[in-house]
Amino acid sequence: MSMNNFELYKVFYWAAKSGSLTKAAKTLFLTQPSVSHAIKQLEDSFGVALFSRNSKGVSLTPEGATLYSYIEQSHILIGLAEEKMAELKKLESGELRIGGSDSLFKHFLLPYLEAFHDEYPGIKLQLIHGTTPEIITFLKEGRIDLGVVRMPIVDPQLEVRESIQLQDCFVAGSRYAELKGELLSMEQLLEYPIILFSRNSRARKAVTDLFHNYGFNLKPGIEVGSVDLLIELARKGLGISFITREFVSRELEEGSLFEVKLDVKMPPAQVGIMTLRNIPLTRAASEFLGRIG
Amino acid sequence: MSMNNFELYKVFYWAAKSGSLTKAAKTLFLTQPSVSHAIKQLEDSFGVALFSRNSKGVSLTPEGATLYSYIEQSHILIGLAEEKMAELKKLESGELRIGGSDSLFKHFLLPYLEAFHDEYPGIKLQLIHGTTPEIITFLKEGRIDLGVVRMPIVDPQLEVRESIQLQDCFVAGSRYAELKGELLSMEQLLEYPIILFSRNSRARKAVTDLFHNYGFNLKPGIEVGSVDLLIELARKGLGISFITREFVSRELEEGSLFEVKLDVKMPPAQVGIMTLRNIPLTRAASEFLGRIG
DNA sequence: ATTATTCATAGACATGATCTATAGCTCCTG
DNA sequence: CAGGAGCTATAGATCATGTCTATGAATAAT
Repeated sequence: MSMNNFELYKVFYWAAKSGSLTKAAKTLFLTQPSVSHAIKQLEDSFGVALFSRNSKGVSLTPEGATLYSYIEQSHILIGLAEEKMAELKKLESGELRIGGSDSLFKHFLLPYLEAFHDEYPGIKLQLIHGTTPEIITFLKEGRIDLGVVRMPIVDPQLEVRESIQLQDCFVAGSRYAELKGELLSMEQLLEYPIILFSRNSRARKAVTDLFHNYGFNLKPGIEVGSVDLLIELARKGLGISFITREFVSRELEEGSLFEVKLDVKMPPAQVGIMTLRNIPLTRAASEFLGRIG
Repeated sequence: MSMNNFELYKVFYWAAKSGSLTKAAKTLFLTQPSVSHAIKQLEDSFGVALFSRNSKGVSLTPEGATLYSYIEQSHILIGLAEEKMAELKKLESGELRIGGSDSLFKHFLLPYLEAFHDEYPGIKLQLIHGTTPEIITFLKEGRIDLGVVRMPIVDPQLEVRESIQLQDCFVAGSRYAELKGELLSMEQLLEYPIILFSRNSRARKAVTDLFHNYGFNLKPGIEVGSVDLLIELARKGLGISFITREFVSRELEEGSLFEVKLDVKMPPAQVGIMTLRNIPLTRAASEFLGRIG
């Protein structure tokens, strides 16, 4: 397994392709003797003549032609590889795989995704939704480039950047219009039917813990599995929904929902963007990260 | 069209394949820092990370994996090319294309061809028959590696090696038994029916010219197109055949033909082996040439 | 003949690949 | 927890190898 210097094959390729050592030299920004020498090295290493030299240039011997048939392919592949890498660098191709929750995609990431896709239409976007632990697993398995979840994240393998803050709150529809403008205590709130996100949500755990710290037990009248339902049920007056305020900004503005204020301050939730520590980011991923950072 | 140093791709290949710069270094008989540096060069040139470094070695980033898919192919092709060249050098493959006349193949070249094929069964033999001018054309067009014809050949583009001598003579069968042992003059010979090779043969021209120089006109009673027929007709007693003695050595020995001696010495004919001047020979061709030289 | 090509060769030179030495990091082990 | 055994990165010195210049030799065209 000796293996010649691959650089020699580049010289051979151009010499064979152009039928002239002089031309090959020009293409490669070398001098003619360099090319001559390189070819000689190859010929010596194989113990076979590759070219016949004549006064107008060179032409391949049968053995040289055999070699060329392989090297040409090989050379083309390298050319394609270099093109591809340039594309990847210029974000003309590649993919960006992001893990997160559907609601974060919809209410937080969507405008960034649109802008990114407009600017780099060659990058394939892949959105993978799952719970926070699932997202972490996907990251570690290399199935996604970025994970977008609620803080806090504590995992030594992960590098987490804090992004925007989200503020959770309680909202209700016209059915509970009497609460508009009021400042409720936890106790007062608990007299109303509460709608919470289903059990394994981190936001739900956070609010349940908060109530628990104040000595109250927050148990929902209704549990739902999607943010859309959380909104819908509150509007229909089935209860008071606990939800991220930013996800209902439209409804709050148009007045179909209003915030039910508590006298206890709800701690804000950070959105964290996770990447694997010490694993280099894809060009696409690092560009995207720069935009949402 | 920048094109990295191809040697870097060799390093990249082994690093990616083994997942370890240290192992790649061992494979390539380099030190680990060299490999590290080479990879860095590639990464810098692309502006893209190719590996993520961890404590157990390295692993490809998505971009690195993309590059690898091209480079692996390319590397395999070069490996195949080098194997192929080694085969060609060791004469384990390749081909040998010889041009000549059927009778020279059969009576002169055959034993060499047999021996050559026994020793190098991987070499494909191609025998192409034609007249001397055709053979020369084939040579110049690169369709054959060697031409085997009768001398003299005068062509500045050709390099001719003289091989064995052939002696032309007249032979007859038992029908003309009375001539056995006799020494005939041209005049006497011409009283018998003469069998000659067909018009465009060089041997025929030579003997016709010889007779002409002595003031005689040699015109055949029968013309044939093959040496076999020349022999056969002489044996059957249809005339006296002009033929190369070496081609009928078996018949002369077994007595089915005998030589009709002339008092004029027939000039010997050289066999010439032609190659193109200044065009390197195939390994197979030069080996074969060495054996018949 | 003369000129303009081509490639080959020899020897000087300098670039750049490679080396040594060292540091930093992670993981494993006693 | 300390120490060792992996791994890769970095810096700087070194020297080999690729590249150059200068020249020659051959061929073809003018």
